[in-house]
Amino acid sequence: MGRRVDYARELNPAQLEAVRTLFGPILVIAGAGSGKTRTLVYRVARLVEEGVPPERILLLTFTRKAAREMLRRAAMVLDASCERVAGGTFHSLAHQMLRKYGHLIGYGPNFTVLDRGDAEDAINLLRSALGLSEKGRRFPKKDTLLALFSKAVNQGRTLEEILEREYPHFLEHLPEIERLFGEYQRYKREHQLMDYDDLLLNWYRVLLEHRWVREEMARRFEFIMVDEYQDTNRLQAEIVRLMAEGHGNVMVVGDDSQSIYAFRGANFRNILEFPKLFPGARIIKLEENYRSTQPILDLANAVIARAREKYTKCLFTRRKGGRKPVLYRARDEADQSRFVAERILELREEGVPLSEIAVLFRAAFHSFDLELELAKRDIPFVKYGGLKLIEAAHIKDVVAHLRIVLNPYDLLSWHRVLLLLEGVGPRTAEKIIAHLRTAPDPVEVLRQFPARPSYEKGLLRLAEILKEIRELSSVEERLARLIDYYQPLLERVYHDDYPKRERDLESLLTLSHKYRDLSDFLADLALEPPESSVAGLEPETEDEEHLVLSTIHSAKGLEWHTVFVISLSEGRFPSAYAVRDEEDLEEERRLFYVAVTRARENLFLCHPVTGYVPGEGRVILKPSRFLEELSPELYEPFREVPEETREEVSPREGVLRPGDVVWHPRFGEGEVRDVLGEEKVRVYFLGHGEKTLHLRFARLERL
DNA sequence: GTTTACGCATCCCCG
DNA sequence: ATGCGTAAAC
Repeated sequence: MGRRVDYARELNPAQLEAVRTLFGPILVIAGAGSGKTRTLVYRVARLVEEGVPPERILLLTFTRKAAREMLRRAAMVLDASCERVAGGTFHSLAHQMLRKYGHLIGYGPNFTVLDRGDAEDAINLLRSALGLSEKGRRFPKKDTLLALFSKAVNQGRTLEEILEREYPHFLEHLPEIERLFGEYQRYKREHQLMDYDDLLLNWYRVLLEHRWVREEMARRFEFIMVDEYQDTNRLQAEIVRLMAEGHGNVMVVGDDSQSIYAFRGANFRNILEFPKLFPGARIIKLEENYRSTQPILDLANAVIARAREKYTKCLFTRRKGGRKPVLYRARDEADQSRFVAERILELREEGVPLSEIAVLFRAAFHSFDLELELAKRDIPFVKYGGLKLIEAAHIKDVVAHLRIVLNPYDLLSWHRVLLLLEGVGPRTAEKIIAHLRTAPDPVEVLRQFPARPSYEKGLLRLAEILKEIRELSSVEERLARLIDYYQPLLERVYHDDYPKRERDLESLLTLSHKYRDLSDFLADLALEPPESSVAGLEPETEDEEHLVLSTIHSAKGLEWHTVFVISLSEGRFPSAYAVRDEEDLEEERRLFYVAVTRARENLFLCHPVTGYVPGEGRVILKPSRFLEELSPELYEPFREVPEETREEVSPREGVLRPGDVVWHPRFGEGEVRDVLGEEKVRVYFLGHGEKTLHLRFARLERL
């Protein structure tokens, strides 16, 4: 068995209490950087050390990557058996369970998971079928409809309630919207499709309606832990309650101040209501911060102090010193990009690895300008958030074929696949599908369909490839064969830019390599979409140093030595969509809080004072209200050194000697203390202390 | 009657 | 860069 772990030495008293309390419901309120992950990791280790079989522990996290990471750490603390702990997201667990128990509610094991785009396509199809898309009507669009349906499911409200509260202007269409909702539900059921919400809802139903399943669950998972509980919703809370009915051993961990997923139905009041749902719950607060310097925490505390509703807590640290956050007022976006790039190069001179720096922003497109600047300067980066690989049209095309192989009644995928054929439009596709839906072998129907000469060949080729793929077994082989077939279609449909898209197909093929089961591959693509590969200078190998660009949402739970938050202008952050509704605005504030608490040592806040707004052209942007609210002592403005005073000291020409006085763009005046070989010097700067600088990167001027 | 090409507006965050 | 509506082409 594992080695003894000295919990008392590794953890502070509050963390220790959370780790040592094994039975009953527990709510851990964990401030940013308070060692939340550490606490979960040690608790897993503790449970296993106490003799609980690892497979009887369930760890629900926000992403599957987070679960894997935690279990890896637990394995390092105790022993490898910790990796056998069941871990994943609510959705991945639901998927897994529904493949096993779905027959109880009329689903086979090979149902198809619809991602957002698929769900929207389905709604659009039904909307036209019901004649609700004639022009001139102000009927909601597919994305609004899906959001509406999703909120109803996740919040357990009626469509009418949702409309009244959030979309009163669509109330007149209530009967049609309800009808469409019913049609959508029926359509999915009939064709073995589930969207993200169905995964949760159906799993909940199975649990609710079948006591024996609940009992089996309670036996299978004796201890349940839920991370990021502030971002769960009512339905997820109910699922946890039912799964834990037999024993009540549930620990949830979260921070109400970091709840940023309300748009997805999450409700931070969930965490406030946990004690009601689980009577007798023990509440433990983690308030000591181990991540950031005090000046950063001061700013973070000031941001969240203005939040209206929260568990009161105040972050503190025992760390001494640290620089105040820096505020940079940029002329425009280009100036902001230049500023960020220059600071990054300086940090690299100081020896901060690129991988310890992140640039965060509200929306994925806020970094477009910066991405160009970084590419120009050869600074490698990866971008998280924004478009996913699976959302690209050409990837969806290929995936649709694979889905058909697995679930021949996935009419949505048939629709997409048929439209790719030359000479086939929506009308013909519908006709073919009408023949398919009742047939015992849909692929055979393709051959017999009375096709017009213009697309007959295409249809036959499709039938052939589907049959061929059905008979292959390796996922990679199937995909490779499919890509061969798809190539000419790709060139025809996306003739403008197909070479770019070919590379995405390559990435998909690489991804498929590790899968032995097609249905696992497809489920993972939907449940854990890989990031887009088209983003700029993606490093070839994982260990190559690179900077992180990320939306704040995707940066949840992560930390860096230096963090830049950019585009802090009204209308961007807070988003223009959020400023009218007070609840939305509160969420924006929490989002800003999440952003600033990612930083350990340095925090840079940037806002461009002019910007381009589509339709309006170049406009003056006001600084974000979140910046205006901050008292000026909490940060210091960045002072730029005038261009003309710069004169580079290159390693060849300028032989520096100890005692020389130099000028550095960020640290100002300094005195050379030591010359370390040809390229490095040690310089003492007033107010910043001693720095080792690489002359190859540093722009030093001798005074 | 259908399909396709083209020009138009629009774009937040996500399992 | 996708998603829509309209007009030209099959």
